[in-house]
Amino acid sequence: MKKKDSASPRAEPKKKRTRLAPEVRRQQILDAALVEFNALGFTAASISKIARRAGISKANIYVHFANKDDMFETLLENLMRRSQGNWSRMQDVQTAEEFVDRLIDSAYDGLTDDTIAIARLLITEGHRVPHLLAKWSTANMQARIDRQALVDRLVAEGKIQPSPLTEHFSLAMAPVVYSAVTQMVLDKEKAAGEVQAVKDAHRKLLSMLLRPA
Amino acid sequence: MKKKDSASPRAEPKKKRTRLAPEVRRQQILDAALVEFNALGFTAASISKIARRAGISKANIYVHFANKDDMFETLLENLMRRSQGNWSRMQDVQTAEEFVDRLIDSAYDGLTDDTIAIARLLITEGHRVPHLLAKWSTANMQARIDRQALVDRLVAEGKIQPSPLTEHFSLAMAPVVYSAVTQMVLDKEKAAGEVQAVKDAHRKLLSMLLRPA
Amino acid sequence: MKKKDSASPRAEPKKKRTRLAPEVRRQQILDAALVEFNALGFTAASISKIARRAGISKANIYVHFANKDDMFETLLENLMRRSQGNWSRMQDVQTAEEFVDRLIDSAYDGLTDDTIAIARLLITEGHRVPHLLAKWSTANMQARIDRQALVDRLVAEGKIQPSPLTEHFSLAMAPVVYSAVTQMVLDKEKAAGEVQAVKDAHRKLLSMLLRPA
Amino acid sequence: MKKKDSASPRAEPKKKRTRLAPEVRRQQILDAALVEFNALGFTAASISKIARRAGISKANIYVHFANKDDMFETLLENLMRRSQGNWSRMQDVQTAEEFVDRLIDSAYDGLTDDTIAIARLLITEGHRVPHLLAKWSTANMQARIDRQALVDRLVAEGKIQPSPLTEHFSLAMAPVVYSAVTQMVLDKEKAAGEVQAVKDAHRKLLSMLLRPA
DNA sequence: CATGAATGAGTGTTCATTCAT
DNA sequence: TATGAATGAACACTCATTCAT
Repeated sequence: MKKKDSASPRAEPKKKRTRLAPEVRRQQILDAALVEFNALGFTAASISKIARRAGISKANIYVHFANKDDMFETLLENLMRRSQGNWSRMQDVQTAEEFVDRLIDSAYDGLTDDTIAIARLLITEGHRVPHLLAKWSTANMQARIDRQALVDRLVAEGKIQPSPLTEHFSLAMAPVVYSAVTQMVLDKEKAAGEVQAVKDAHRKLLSMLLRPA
Repeated sequence: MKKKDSASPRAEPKKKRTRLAPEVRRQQILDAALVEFNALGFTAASISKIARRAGISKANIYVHFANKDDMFETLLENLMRRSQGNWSRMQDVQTAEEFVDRLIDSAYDGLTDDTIAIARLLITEGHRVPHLLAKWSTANMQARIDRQALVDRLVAEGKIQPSPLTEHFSLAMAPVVYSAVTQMVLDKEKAAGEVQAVKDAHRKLLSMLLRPA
Repeated sequence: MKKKDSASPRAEPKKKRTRLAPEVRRQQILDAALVEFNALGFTAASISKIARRAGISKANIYVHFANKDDMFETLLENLMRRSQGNWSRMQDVQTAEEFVDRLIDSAYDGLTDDTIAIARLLITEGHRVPHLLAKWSTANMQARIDRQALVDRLVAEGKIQPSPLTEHFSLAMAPVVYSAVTQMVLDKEKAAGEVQAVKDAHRKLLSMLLRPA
Repeated sequence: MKKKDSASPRAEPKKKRTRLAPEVRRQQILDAALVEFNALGFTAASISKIARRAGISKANIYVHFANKDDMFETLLENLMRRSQGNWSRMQDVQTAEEFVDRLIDSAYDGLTDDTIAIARLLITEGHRVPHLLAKWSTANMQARIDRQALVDRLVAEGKIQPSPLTEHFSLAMAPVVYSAVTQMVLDKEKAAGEVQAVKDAHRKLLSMLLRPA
């Protein structure tokens, strides 16, 4: 016979109600939401727990978001905005070595918990927000195109060696996806080891393949 | 939000109750369950809908499975059993060309809907069945070890060319994972195209890298 | 994730189906039913468990009884028939002492587990079978009248002493009811002690009150 | 088997939702619960019906109680608190006559519907809340000890006559239990008559037995 | 802006009962 | 007679959401 908080009325010291600027509250809620959605998925995550984690009342959530879907969508949108890769800084690389180093570093640095969280949510709950999925898909496609263009230019300039890899360069990024999935499935410790190993081998391989003869 | 047409009394032909052998019914239920679990995840999938999809009553589900968890576990276990990769047939390859062809073909052929389904479920709901996740993890680990052993032998025999790739061969399989994720996230048509492209490039790249000098 | 028997099909060695005379099966079922009803009450008792206890299938119960209510009613009726007090044997008592001894002995001997079971079921579930309750009530009333007639006769014959007790003799039986309730509420051990004490005091009191001056 | 007239759309005035102080609602619910539990027992009583009787939604019950068990326990606890006998006022009796009158009056006045309800629930469902049963048992035991002490004192003071009854005084209270059971089993009218008769005879008997010679 | 009380719709699960064999 | 498969109706309970304050 366990009692819910609501049943035993004197559970906690009854935080005073504090009034915050909307944007602040919104972000607090979204932070809490990310944790819950990520741990349990959209359906299993509950508004109650998100509210409790954010330190506010359930009803207050509906002051800031229209409903659960809205909250989820906003969350995903924000996350996507925040973690957009930054290819502009790679435009001025001079050597294959430099290219590989920057590529590897920025790609694996991009595998933050947040990014993994988005990816996971998109795999898990993507069907729920098809327009976001589409948007993400488009963004990825564009990134791929930009990357390919850069690679093509570097090949043309003779700075990197042409190969099947340079022809369909997304192949060269597959190990990053592999690492992401590893982080989704394995526990943190095991994942970290495997990712490090893949990263090192990945760098070596690219160095070898891209260095001009 | 569709409504069932309970208002029009002759909506469905009121199927007479049909009695089937337990194994048959069980499989019907599991088939329906796969669809639902895969589309919505464990929590959001509902027994009601699974039952309706299987064409039986909700209660009948509980004649064949102890509960939702039992059903899910059984499903995953069956799927895992069914889609175990078959590496034994690769032991007798004679040339790099042959090795690459068999590898690529068997790997990409392995990306059936069922396999994608398992992978997706394990990413999404793995935490729910840690022992199955562990089992899967172990199986994958073993497959990797077997693969690596085979590669090492072929390198030793001079049949394939050593490189960073042959040292950490799971890197060579990353594009398969990439393809799997693509199939999870993109709609079938787009996915098929991308996967085909990756597969071709993948084959070319491996051929180039593994062919002995 | 516990499994029900039905889910793990090879739980028990699969007793052969044996065909028994209807009356035998009926009694087996009723015996099982008494245990279950008594332990859990009508609603909480389940046909499944009764069937399992009787060593037959659920469906077979419906061969012998129309439904749960029928079973319950039959059970209660049988029990009531079996445990009807026997006042005829007291008609020929000659002394107050003898009367008291026979009365006390037969009354407390009547507090068998079965009788307690009936009483409990009638208190608990009497509303479910008002006609049985009425019947029981009537039977008790008659017993009371018989008893009172006997007492009046013995008083008239000068064999026992008149008093407020002999005027409304059911008062003299109240301690038996008290003992019955004790057995319903306390655990067996404690109950036994208390009942014994009450019984002894009861006997002493009646001896004192009924012995002619 | 009555049907709700869901067909005629204006069956009930569709009460607007009313918001009450928690203690008030809790009590409303407990009142409704008492009726249902008492009429049907714990298991057969349904949350739906309790809610309907209390005029609120099923879900609202769970705002005020953790679950059915919690509700039942709270109910029983409250009832027990409310109906604790009051023996202190009997300490200063001066004569046997006064003692008997106060005893009989307070004992039979104590047989309120509430008390009968508790007693019934404890007999029926006591096993479900062993700690409450124990508490009740202890309280009763203590009351018995207090009573016996009082009686012993009055005997020592020569105010009441010693007898087998004064030695084990709970025997003297047996008719009260008998009356309680009568009220549990018979319908209100019949019960009232029988209880009154028992009460009168009980008073007469005690007067006779306890009056000093 | 903030909340606690309230609720409709839904969940997984159980059960007495029926049907086909 | 006997049973295992099947089901409709109910149950306790949860949840996203709304309303009154």
